Amino acid sequence: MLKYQQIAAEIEQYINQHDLKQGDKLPVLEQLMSQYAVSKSTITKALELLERKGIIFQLRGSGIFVRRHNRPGYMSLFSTQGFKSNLGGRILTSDVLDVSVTKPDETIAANLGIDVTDDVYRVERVRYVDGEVFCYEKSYYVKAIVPYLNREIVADSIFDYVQGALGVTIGFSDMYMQVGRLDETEAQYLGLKKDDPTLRIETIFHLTNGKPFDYSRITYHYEHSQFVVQANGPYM
Amino acid sequence: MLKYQQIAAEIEQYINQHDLKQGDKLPVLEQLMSQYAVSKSTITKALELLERKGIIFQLRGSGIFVRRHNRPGYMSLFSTQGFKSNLGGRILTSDVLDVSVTKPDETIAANLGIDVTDDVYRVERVRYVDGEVFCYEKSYYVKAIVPYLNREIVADSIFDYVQGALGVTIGFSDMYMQVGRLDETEAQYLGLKKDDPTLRIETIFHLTNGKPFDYSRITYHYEHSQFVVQANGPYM
DNA sequence: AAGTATAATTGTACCGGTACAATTATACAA
DNA sequence: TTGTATAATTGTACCGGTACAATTATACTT
Repeated sequence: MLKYQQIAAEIEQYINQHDLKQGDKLPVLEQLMSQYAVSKSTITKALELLERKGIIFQLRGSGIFVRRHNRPGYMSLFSTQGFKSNLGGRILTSDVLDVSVTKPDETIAANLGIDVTDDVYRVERVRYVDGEVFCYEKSYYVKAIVPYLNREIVADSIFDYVQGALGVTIGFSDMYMQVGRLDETEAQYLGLKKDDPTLRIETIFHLTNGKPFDYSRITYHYEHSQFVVQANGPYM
Repeated sequence: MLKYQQIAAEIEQYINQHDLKQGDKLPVLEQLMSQYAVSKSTITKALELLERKGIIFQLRGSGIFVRRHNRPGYMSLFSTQGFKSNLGGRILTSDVLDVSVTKPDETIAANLGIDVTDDVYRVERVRYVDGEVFCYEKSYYVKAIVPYLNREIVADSIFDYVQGALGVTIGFSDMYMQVGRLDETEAQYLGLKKDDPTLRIETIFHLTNGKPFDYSRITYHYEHSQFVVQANGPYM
């Protein structure tokens, strides 16, 4: 692990352990420098990371302060990691409906930047948070990148597996969101009624080299899902 | 304007003018350095900014590449700026329903970190994109920070005014999203029916010093609004 | 008390450098 | 052709430094 990531993780941990609140002041840059025995630029990078994660904000001439939103139960939309990392203590489980190798239709192929003759893994799941239906998901993985999946892997975290066992690293993702009404199938899986409201999110996950490897469509249970986005900026 | 912001803006402009596509390669770091006659770290900062904005991605050993999502009509959720900056060519208009000074209720006061006896500006609008109803908005501004508003300002961009005339700079924002059903009032303003689906977003905008100055509740027309979020990471 | 100039504090912009890891290109062998 | 070692390319981590702008504290006035 890189120095600046390590330091960021430690500072984050410090904030959590001491239960610091919005506005609480952290040690000044110079102290952090000597405390972690690294140069200014390394500390700066660590802090910048925390700033992007919405954990601190910095004010020149004044100091480094804790930033914290105060609504538990809201899930962060930035978990490129999937949800697992994202729910403090709550338990995530899955019903695996399907894991199979197929050919993508044109839309899926286009989103994954592959050909309709290429193989993809199709994964279908219903996911639960603390036993409550959370979402219904259909995902497609490029088989050339993710050569093997099974029900055990899929029941747990696919992302952990992909990054761990396969040594593949996720780079960035594009998420497209819109609100609509449930169809029959979705309603059934979510335990709701047809035409009930829902949030649909399509996400294309890319590797660090820019190649898409996962296209997923998630339909959320509107009563059991709420999200938080902590934005910085204006950037310029 | 800072050097690295200026350079980032120019590179972004270059990408747009030459209509570069996903995966197109930009000049290498060293060339950018000499091209803009700045040090490596300045270019790096500019590129990092563009990376966060989802405009490029960098691959070590390989180069700097254009990143582009290919769905026009999706609005980015990161416009801390408000929407204005965010719609390429489309026209944003507003019906101003109310601009007045009042006292906040407890929820609003809590979200703004003020007392219920403090004054706030209350702004109520229906907003249109290219003539189509887009959202219904109720916003509350801390009067101590935004001492004056009128219908003209509110009909245009409040954020432009606040940052321009008032010289106040926006630091960061927390957005809370959830899906639900429209009530009578909302339905009327949006030209929909009661109980139709909707996305509701509450946002708390903070100044750079961490003080909240705007709390807004926006109810979106589910057929006329769709959003894109371009995420980077995993950060660590 | 209340304002006002002055100084100390503190993060940010920017420079220039070394070392290195990941990628890609090249040369060579099987 | 196909694979494999080797070299060149290229971005990232990290160091250490100077200058400066925004904030906050201090001392001084009125």
